[in-house]
Amino acid sequence: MTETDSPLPSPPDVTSADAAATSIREMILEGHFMPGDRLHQDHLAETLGVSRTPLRTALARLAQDGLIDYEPNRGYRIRRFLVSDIREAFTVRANLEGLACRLAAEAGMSTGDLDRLQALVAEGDAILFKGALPIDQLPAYRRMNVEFHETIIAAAGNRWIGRFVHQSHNVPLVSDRVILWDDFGVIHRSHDDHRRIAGALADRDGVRAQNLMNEHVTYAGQLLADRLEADPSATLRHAFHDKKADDRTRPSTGDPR
Amino acid sequence: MTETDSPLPSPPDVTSADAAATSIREMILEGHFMPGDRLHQDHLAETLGVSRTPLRTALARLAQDGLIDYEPNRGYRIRRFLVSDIREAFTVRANLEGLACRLAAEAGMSTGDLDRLQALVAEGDAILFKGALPIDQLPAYRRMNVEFHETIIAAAGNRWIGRFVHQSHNVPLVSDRVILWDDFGVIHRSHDDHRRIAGALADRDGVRAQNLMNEHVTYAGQLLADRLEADPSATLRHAFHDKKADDRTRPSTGDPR
DNA sequence: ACCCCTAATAATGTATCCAATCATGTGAAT
DNA sequence: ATTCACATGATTGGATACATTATTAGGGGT
Repeated sequence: MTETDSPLPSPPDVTSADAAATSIREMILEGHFMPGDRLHQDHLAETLGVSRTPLRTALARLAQDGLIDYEPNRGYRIRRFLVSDIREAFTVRANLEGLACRLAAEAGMSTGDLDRLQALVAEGDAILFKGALPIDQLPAYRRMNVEFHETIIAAAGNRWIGRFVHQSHNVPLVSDRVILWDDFGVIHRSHDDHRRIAGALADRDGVRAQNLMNEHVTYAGQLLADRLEADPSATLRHAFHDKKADDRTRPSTGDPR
Repeated sequence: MTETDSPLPSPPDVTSADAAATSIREMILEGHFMPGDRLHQDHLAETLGVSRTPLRTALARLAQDGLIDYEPNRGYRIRRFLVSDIREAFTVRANLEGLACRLAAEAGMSTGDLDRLQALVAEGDAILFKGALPIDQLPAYRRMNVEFHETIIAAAGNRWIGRFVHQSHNVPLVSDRVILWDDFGVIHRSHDDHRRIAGALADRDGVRAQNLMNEHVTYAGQLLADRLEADPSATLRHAFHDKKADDRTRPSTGDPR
């Protein structure tokens, strides 16, 4: 079986349209725009220092990603996300990642991948050892979390799952890079899910791994959505969200993985 | 609850880039290109009667859809689909459509939608009444099938499911418009699935509807993939696939080039 | 004969220009 | 006063021209 060296690779921005796309994407996730805002092509092109042609392809890509809306002859607008969008995205993500677990378990993961999962669990253990998640350890924890999920998805051997999960990440806050860090109980339980999932995968117990992952993602989504509805600003304060990971490049659009 | 008048609407080709995209998409699904073929921009633009600018946006869209591959400075190529791609797409489709059933059942479908499903089942009954699927009834049967699935997906109230299922349809032959019509036993059973699914949805039995739909789609995919592996040409002959209307002539096996 | 380097060629990426469409604002008629 | 019509300005869509990158053909050297 083939080893998954880098779970979800993303190519560098070789063309200027790519660069524009990533720039705009980061701008949006950074909250630089308000929902409903129009994206002036002339203005944006001048800001990014490119012509309108590559800009337009970049906008088209973002629209396909679902990050912005497009209407012919009316241009592009920042999409307005509702809490229901977040719930729905998490529902699908939970199902797909659960499916990934079952497929990976049934296929039998390589010892390399299994070791990797165990190492990631150990990483989490080390971080959470003191019964808390120190704020300065958040990046490390987040990276561990991302890699855990991506490893399983890659091991599932079904390109569509990775593709769709990736797309669902384009909804703000719906990402395994987002971590609500103010409730240690939740985090501890979440990490325990990881441990059990890794164990189920090692045992090739597909159904158990699937159920665990489904609940794992579903609960995270429910928690986030409930909090958003209760108090959006407080939730955003406690959600650790970096638009540009320290080491990881941003998954670009249009790449066959 | 709101009525779903047109389950999954697809906007008309208002811009010429849209027209180019649909044209090329149909060309590809029609088998007009061979896997790995390069898509010359100048040539295609002239063929379609448009400039390279809208053509390029169309190609970018198709690449995002996964129908063609793209490499910077090297252009677009027809993607090479393997039987495994078809299997994988069906796996995900089965899971997502099963999820759609569960969600629709739990939310409770409107009486309008339920009536519609019943009407569609009755349509199928009428077509299959004589214990066979007459070749001239294929278009009607196919339309019924498409509408059945789309109605449920729309009723699930989760835009991501529809979106992803739609994308998975971009794999050649992975579409509810494709029907293997030479085995009446399979068709009869498939239609019986529809009946039971409609019943489960009416009973708000989410799990049952989910399981039925999952198996319904999974089996279709397995049958198709197994046949393709056994004898591709024979399978294609028995797979009824129309890209748009019922006015197709022949998909010219010996394509010009 | 083979390989590598170089130059010509072709195809893609980008910029600019023109056309078509939509939004806005003014004015007259009811 | 309100509404409809029309004209004007702004913005997007499409076509063309230019720049840059890959591919390929050819020649010289080993």
